[in-house]
Amino acid sequence: MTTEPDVPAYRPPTLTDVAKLAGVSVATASKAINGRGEVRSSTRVRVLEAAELLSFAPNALARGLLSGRTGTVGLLTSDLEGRFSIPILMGAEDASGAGQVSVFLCDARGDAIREKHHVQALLSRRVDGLIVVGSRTDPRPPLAGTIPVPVVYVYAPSADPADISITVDNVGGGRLAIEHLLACGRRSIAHITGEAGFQAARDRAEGAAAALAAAGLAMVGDRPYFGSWDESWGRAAAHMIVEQHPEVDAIFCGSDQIARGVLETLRDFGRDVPRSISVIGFDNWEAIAADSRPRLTSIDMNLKHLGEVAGQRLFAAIDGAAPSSEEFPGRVVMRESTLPVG
Amino acid sequence: MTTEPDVPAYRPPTLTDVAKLAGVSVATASKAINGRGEVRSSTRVRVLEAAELLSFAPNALARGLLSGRTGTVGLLTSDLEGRFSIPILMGAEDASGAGQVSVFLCDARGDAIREKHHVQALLSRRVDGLIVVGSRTDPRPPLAGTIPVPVVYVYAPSADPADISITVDNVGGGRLAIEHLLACGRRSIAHITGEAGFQAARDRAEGAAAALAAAGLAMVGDRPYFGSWDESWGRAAAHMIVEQHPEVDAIFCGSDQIARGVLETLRDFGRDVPRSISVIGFDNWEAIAADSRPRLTSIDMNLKHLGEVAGQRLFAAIDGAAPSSEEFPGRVVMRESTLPVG
DNA sequence: CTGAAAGCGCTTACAG
DNA sequence: CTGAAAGCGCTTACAG
Repeated sequence: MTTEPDVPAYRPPTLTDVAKLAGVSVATASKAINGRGEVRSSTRVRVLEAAELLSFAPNALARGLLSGRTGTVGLLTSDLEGRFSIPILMGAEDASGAGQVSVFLCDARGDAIREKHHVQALLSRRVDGLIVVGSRTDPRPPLAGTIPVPVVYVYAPSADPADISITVDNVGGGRLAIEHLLACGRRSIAHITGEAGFQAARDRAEGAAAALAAAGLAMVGDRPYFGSWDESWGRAAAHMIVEQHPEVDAIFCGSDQIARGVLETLRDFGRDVPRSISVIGFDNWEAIAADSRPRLTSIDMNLKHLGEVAGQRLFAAIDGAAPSSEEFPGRVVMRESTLPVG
Repeated sequence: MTTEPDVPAYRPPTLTDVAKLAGVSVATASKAINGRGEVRSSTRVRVLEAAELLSFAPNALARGLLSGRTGTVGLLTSDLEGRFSIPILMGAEDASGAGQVSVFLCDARGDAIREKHHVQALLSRRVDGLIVVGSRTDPRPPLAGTIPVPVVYVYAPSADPADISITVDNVGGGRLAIEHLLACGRRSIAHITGEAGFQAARDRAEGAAAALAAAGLAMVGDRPYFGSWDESWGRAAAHMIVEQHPEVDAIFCGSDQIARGVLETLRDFGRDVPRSISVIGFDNWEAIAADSRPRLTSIDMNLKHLGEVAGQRLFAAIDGAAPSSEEFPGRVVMRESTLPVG
């Protein structure tokens, strides 16, 4: 640890500095810089030049103190590792547009105490609003305490229906997947998915069952195969299904990782994908789906769009719009693991 | 669009409100709340109760304006999608400790213009410092313009050696991988990796070559197999190597995705991993490495730790510490794809 | 068109 | 131990 000489601390230039250099009052300098009020154009130019020369950047804290608006929002996520938050977060950032708004990122790590701390800190910083990103689709308790600014919940809805929640239609997603397989001419369809404790798993299974029923078909094995979201379960369940129900000609998987496991087992069994059997995943996770053999068709939940909408809703709410929730459908991204039967 | 009645805007309670309720001056209220100066304890209690009652949260903008310190830092990343930024970002957040510091997140999307905009905005908000996270290890140009606050570059070092850069030792990582394979008794080792245009690919290959040379061994094929970072390249290159150099008994892969492709091809060829041939990946990307068949041994670059160190360095620099860079070694995470020869 | 003054919410010497 | 006053950097009526 070296002892530093006492360097005079750097002081960013202030409006006063600019005004002095331009030979006007701070009031006039302020008006010139903000393009407000009647300022003679020659004066304006002089002020602008002075500002440029000093690399003047108006102090946003001072502005915020005056206006009551800071142009900042807080983004509360419960799992940064989880890949769901990231696209949502990008979308929300995009929605904030051309640098008008800055985003505070806070990761609560799924801990309610930490979440409360973060909210407290953000409120102290006078954010104009809050976006809360969940990591699973189960409804979550609304933010504790009275929050004096608008809040938008994304992916995981708030348990309070009066709150603004922007979510994914998982029932619709399950339906979409089955309809695609049906459109490919498949009739004996199984469903392997994650833990039944997840709303997402239950919703997708419900949509799948409904679509199958609408076509007058039963699910292979007569029920979804609930397990876990990973490859091992995909492998194990596929093994079981292929042995017990060799007539199976399509498998809808609740995640792309499950689908990777399924693909591997089908390969072991010598079942040709997509000719003998079609496989469709869920999430459209590039790293998992885009380079498998064959490349994986999957349901994409448009998470980035979800984030954008959440951002837009938040800004609207800040400007006084009435709260309203919305649920978005996914879409099929076709690759080579599904194919219309010739 | 409904026209809202003009509700009186919510006004957060101020120190003045607290002081009034407690029957003291704002000065005294301030001291009581900050535990500063001599305040009679009965007075302090009265003020604290009033603050509690009003849910008073001190306005951080006003404080920042006074002190010149905002307790905020800007986090500039160039690829949020890229999974490298995320652990680093978590580490940096952790380093900011118990809610003293809030982090502005900005994604420049690899665009220099956007980066400049973000820096400008952050400077306007008077951040105390900046962390710049790159997505590849190639040195990057330092932030444009004069930045009046400390800056720490993470993962991608600044091209200016006078800047603070916290990076990963990829040469060492390559060495580590080879040394592990040697320790497992392997002698015919090949290296399949990503694009030669990446510094990371070149560094890892250099470390691998050096470790092999130190053991008096040559690389199988006499050179690294540069290609791309994905599974397809892993499959193709492994195919080539196994056919041309059947004596190969280990493959060091420049990424876990390459390793997954390699694993698949070895399976096709009926080569037993790890008994007949060992495979080691790079990145230790859970989703890719943790559930393959067999599960993949990999080099972990401790990215989260990198982020923590970056945060600590930044706070130190803000407090006047001299700038200094640091490079961190990775570590082997053993799973089942490598095994000591019996 | 220009500028002096008040004030946003807070903290910090300085009197009392 | 307590409080009046000044001031952080800015904007906004209000005079001139």
